Amino acid sequence: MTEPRWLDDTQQAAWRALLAIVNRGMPQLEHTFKAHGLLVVHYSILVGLSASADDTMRLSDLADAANVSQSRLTHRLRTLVDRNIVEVTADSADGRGKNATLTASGRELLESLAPSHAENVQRMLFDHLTPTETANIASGLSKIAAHLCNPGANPEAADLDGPTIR
Amino acid sequence: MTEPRWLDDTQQAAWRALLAIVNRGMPQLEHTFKAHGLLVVHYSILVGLSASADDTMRLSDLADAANVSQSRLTHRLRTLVDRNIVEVTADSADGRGKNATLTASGRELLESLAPSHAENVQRMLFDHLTPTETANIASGLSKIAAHLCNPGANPEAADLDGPTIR
DNA sequence: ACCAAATACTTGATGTATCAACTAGTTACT
DNA sequence: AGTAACTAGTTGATACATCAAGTATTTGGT
Repeated sequence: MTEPRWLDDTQQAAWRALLAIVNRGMPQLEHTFKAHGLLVVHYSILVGLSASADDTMRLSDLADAANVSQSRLTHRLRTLVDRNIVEVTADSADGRGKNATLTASGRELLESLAPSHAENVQRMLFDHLTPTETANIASGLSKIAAHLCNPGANPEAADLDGPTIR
Repeated sequence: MTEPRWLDDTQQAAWRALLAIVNRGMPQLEHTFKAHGLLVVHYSILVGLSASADDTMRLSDLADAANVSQSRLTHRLRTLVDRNIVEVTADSADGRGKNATLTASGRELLESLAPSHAENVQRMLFDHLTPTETANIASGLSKIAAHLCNPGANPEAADLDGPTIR
């Protein structure tokens, strides 16, 4: 058993701050969407679709873009389809696959929500940072995110946790 | 209606990375605790208590330290009390208040989980950063977190969202 | 051509978070 | 002293996330 790799003071500060942001900040962002009966996840889905060429994406790609599981996507997509915000159609090439498309009213909705969401993110995050600090955070967090979105990029360190002890 | 404050490219990078970390990284951390029938929230509660003078804290303070609502604390505390990890006693000074105390076996549990949790956080976050990057992130995120934990510190900008439009 | 394994997505059961409503105790005003 | 407003914590209904198991289709090996 090797010595634990404890967090030093700086790491602790970063980690604790991240926890605060996750647990306090993120829920605040829901507010913009709740007024429309939606969640941030829904918005992420719409953003994912709108970023795609013709507002259309394979469901599995969409799940990946929105950082959610396929199952979660299916569940959350229900609302969007019911309200004619998104359309889902079978993929002609691959009988298993489905494609989600942003409808016209879906795009309208997205565009109507975007300003207030952007404002919230600005107030929550960037209003407290200098441009340099923002750039530093962007580059650091991006490195971390890259590894999370790209498991296996790192040759060593397959998954978290060592051997499970019960 | 003033022009929306859109995120510039750097801000977008930071924000997207943060979303990836929240949605992909955080859930991975649950793994360490799930093996013991616990959640990260439980761990945060234990950490909060253990950081206090005599392993004891007022519930409302504990909720604040763990970045959770009182209600959520009550719910999650149930498990911890049932398993004799935490004790809750009425406060003698203020009849409304209660105090949570880490039991001996609670401390043991905490100490047994800590190394693997630290390792996970290291692998997820800091293994991909230089010490300088870590320091930058720590200072930036801390500023953000400070405002989240201290609403009202900022004279302007009371709460998120402007007037609600339905 | 066949069949096992893999992919794409869905379903439903279970646990967790959230919110509003509630009880109970305390403070502060008059 | 009496009472309104506030604080501390709990409860239970509802909605959401997660997970394992399911269906359907496709790929790939022989």
